[in-house]
Amino acid sequence: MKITSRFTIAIHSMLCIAYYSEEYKVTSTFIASSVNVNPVIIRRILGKLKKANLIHIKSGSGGSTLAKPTNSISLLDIFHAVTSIDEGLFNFHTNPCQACPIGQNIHRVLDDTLHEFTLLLEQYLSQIMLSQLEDKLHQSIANYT
Amino acid sequence: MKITSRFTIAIHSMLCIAYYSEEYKVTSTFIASSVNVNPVIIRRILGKLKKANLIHIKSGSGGSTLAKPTNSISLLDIFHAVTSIDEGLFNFHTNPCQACPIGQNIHRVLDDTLHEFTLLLEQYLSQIMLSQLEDKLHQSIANYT
DNA sequence: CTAGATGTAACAAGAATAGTTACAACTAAA
DNA sequence: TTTAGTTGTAACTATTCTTGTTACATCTAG
Repeated sequence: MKITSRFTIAIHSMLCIAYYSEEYKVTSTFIASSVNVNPVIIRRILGKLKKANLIHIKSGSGGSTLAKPTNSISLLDIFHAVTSIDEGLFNFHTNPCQACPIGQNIHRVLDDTLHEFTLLLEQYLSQIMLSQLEDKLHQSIANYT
Repeated sequence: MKITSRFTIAIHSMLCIAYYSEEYKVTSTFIASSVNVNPVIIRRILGKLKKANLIHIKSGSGGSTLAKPTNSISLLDIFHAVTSIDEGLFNFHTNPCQACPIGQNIHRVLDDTLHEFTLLLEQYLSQIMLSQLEDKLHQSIANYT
């Protein structure tokens, strides 16, 4: 059980755009060299971020910009943009035996708890704004260079 | 990103053992028919639960029993028994570019937040005891049969 | 017109999950 | 002591997801 690196790459990409896009044209190749992966990986992720209305991409001439200020983009927005947990976070065994009292009731026993768990995780991510990471980035740059 | 069904199957299995093991011999085949999967799947999961000291298994003659009272077994215990998040919950892109201020600092920016996320997840699961699910199970059986 | 981008398709390799059959080893009971 | 029923595990398959690659049609600013 691993959360795809698309998530951290997406955050990295958003920070790149936030940091550079006023001065430079931030292309997929540019981000790719900062993240250090193939540009196509970045394009696929940027495509998802665009679909989620988090960034604008200039087609043809190239370059991405943020669609909103960083204090109104949460990690949950980014998470949802690049991962799909539509049908729930948990793989649940299908067809438990209905003749057994446990098989019959396992969903009633677990569904609430697992759903609450999912909500908690989403709530945490929704409270962290890109602007906070931006601040940390500026601090780190100031302290470690 | 899905959490393996081993987790819900493990919970189901633990509830089976809790519910039946005083009266009956709870074998992998028995649990398998309640969960409705191949007995080998169950044996593999029971093996992990045993390694985590959550159950005892009688080899040869067969049958499993809980190693502790249900109010001292948490969902986190079960979760850790059947999934491995040893090297972190997140796949992080390796080798970000050190020449770029963002690539250079991305770990300083993200590590704390992602670690806190993991802790939150573990904390939630650690607070839910098998006994609570047992209670829910008894309630469900009383109400829906 | 063209150089440099984007958006995608197509493909491949690798890992994890989920499932199966088969079988050696163990143990309780007939 | 044999035997029936279990456990533990190996070996294999299929499927899905992730990550990565090359290739190329399409777009656009200069």
